[in-house]
Amino acid sequence: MDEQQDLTRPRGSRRNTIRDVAARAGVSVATVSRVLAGNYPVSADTRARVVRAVTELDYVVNAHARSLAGVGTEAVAILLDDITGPSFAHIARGVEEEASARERLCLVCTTHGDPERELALVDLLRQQRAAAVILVGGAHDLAEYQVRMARFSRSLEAAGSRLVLVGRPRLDSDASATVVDYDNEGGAFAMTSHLLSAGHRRILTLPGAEGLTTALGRLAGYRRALRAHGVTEDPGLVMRGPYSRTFGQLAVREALARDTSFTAVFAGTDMVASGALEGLREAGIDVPGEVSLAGYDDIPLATDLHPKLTTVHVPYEEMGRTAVRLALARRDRELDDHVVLGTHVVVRRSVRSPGQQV
Amino acid sequence: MDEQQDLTRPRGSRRNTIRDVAARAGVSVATVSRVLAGNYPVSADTRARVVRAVTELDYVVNAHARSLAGVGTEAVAILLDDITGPSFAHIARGVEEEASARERLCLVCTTHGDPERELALVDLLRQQRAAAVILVGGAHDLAEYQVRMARFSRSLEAAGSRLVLVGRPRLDSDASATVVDYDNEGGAFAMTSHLLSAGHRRILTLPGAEGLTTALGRLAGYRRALRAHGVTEDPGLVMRGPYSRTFGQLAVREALARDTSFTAVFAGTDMVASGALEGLREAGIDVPGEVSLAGYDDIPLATDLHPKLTTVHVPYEEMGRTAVRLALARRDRELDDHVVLGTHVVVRRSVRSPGQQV
DNA sequence: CTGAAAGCGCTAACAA
DNA sequence: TTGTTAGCGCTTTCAG
Repeated sequence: MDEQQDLTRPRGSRRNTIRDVAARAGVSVATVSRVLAGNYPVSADTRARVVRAVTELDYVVNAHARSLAGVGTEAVAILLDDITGPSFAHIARGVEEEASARERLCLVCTTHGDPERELALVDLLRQQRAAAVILVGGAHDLAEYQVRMARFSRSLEAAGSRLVLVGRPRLDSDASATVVDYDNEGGAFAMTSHLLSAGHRRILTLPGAEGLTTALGRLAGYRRALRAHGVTEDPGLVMRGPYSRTFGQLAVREALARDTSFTAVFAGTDMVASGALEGLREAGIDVPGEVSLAGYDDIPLATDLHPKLTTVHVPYEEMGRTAVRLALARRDRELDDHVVLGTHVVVRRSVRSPGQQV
Repeated sequence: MDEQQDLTRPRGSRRNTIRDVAARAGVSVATVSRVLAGNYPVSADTRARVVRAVTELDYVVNAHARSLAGVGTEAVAILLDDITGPSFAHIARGVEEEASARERLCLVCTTHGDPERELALVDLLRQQRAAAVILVGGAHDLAEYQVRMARFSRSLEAAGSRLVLVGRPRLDSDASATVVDYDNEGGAFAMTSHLLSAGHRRILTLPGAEGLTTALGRLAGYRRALRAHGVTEDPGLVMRGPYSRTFGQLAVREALARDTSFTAVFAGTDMVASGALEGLREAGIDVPGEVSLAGYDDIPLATDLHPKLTTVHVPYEEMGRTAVRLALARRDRELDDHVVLGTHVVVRRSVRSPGQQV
């Protein structure tokens, strides 16, 4: 018993190594390595002795040593603004699941939108030799983004890591990166069409902040749908602002104050929609009785709201999964390096025809 | 220019090592190591040459080699059921932030409540020599939990990692673990008291699933408050079930069907409260006009609901931060190994006195 | 101030 | 079937 204790932690808190196991089992380190790897013939007796020694010493291989020796399975890393954001969280979940399905650990890092931090993290991950570095979320300054990503791509490549862009624009330079995107504009087009088909003509839209690529796409989809249905756009009906609940509420409040006679609002995200709902409610406007409301993202919140929110489903989790799959597959054969996943309207209770509206 | 290209990735896609840098700068690897570490006198000229070589080769140290050599800063790992859960996400955020404030990477792993997976992950993290392994979430079978955690504690210790329990019971064996908890029972007591003070006497409570430690605490707080206010408990008013929106809805529906004349419902989590709200709404019951509603957790959803939810605030993010801080601090001096953070009632709009209720 | 060399723990030839 | 040994990339004495 006491002996057992001592074995677990030999003199001076030294960690047990493969050498300790070898000594205890009376074999060479190579043999231990072999039974551990299980990819080489070892006599049953020897194997048994080694296994026992391993158990007795509570031995675990040192992953770092393993990596150095060239047989490590490197981790997959994901960089996002904030784990707490529901859509980010779902991407992270997809990444984590696919990673662990492939026996890989998953490093999660947050940048809080700080470019300095992003740079520092990419460097750290380079040091780790991460198998893939997954960058998530819309980009702001396209030009700067392009050169920045190209640089990342190259330096990661040089360190043996693969750069993956999720929900971000592809690289136009020769720098290579795996990109997983969703049909952002298509989703906005579909939702706007849905609204138009229901009979709405004056649709207040809150596509997101100026310059954000995500917002660009959502606005483009809105406009394209309007054109397709032959309704002319009223610039007063598009209000730009951050993807926040607060903005949604404020925007609606302001629009209402201006007495813009919209019959529906298409929020850039479900979060924004939640704020818009609040704004409508505080003005005593019934949804969908008097005004219809649509969101984008299809996060769990959408079904927690009342009425349940009609929104655009974005396959966030699947995107995360795909990101890992592509990044890892690429090691062997050359694969598709740019996939765009589909989006679709999820009809719930927040949209009604103006005719049915009170 | 072309030369630059070749340098970045020498023949055969070999990664640049410190040796390459040394060769290019015309110095020894020891010198390169020194300028990189910056903790040793090096002539300005030499330093400059090395720095240039590093830049030209786009060199990054290999973290694994560093760890092997004994100077690595190991990552911090967190194990949770699902990143997507709001409270988990907030703990993770706290962990990530504190970890990165200390220059450490953060491994996030999900177990989906599967003990097998948990075991496998702890083993993996042991291999990584993670500085800390943070386990999150309530426990089910106390007895089994204790032996399991004791085992984890010992094997992690032997590998140089520290076990941290967040929101989980402390270890009663001699096995040591850092535990960060919150005043679960106190929060339930405070909320129930809040309800009682408002005049409610028949409070339907949905504390959580049978056997879950978290639920145990919440129920205990409820009962203690009842006793403190001299109201006798009606067993029919406590309904056990999972922390899910669905359960909240179903429970309320069932309670209503039984015509239990409660004037308030105290949900075990905000998610459950959201379901309860839906259940109340579908029965045409106004909240808080006719029935008051309270939650637990104070996740963002609480303010998205209408009416905004009165709930118990749990300092999840702070718990994550504290977990990392304690686990890492422990390396030097011996520190508090068990801290309990406070909880408090956040008053919003979902609770009203029965008198004011219609 | 700088270099040579001995590990850190493990794997994979190469021998036996 | 098993053992010996040369690295993997880096840090760090120990000498110069």
